[in-house]
Amino acid sequence: MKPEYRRIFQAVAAIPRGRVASYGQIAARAGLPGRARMVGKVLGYRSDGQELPWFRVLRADGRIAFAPGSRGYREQVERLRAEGVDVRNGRVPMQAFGLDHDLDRELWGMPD
DNA sequence: AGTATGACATATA
DNA sequence: ATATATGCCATAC
Repeated sequence: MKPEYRRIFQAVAAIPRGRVASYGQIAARAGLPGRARMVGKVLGYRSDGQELPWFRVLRADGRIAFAPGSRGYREQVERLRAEGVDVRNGRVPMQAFGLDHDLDRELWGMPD
């Protein structure tokens, strides 16, 4: 297993429950700036056994990366909604569920 | 070795 | 909102 892949898995696993991140953010966090595509690749390599919150990874604009109606798409929507993430028309408001917002919330000390 | 294809991103138009 | 244009790079042919 390549070390980059491990870091990617680690970065994905670090996404808190009920929140989401973009492929680019994960890549950057894994020390691979500009290599967002690789993140998608690696997520595809995941073996079904391991527990990985792959569904918390979206495109930069908040849209689900899978084709609408596809199996992966439906599962992702389902799983996200199951933990309180608002998914409308295949899209999630990153402004509300993204990672940077957490820091803001910490600093401003205000609830959702 | 060369081309094509992605669970992508950013910049323009 | 749609549409190109680049950059990116692991895999598959």
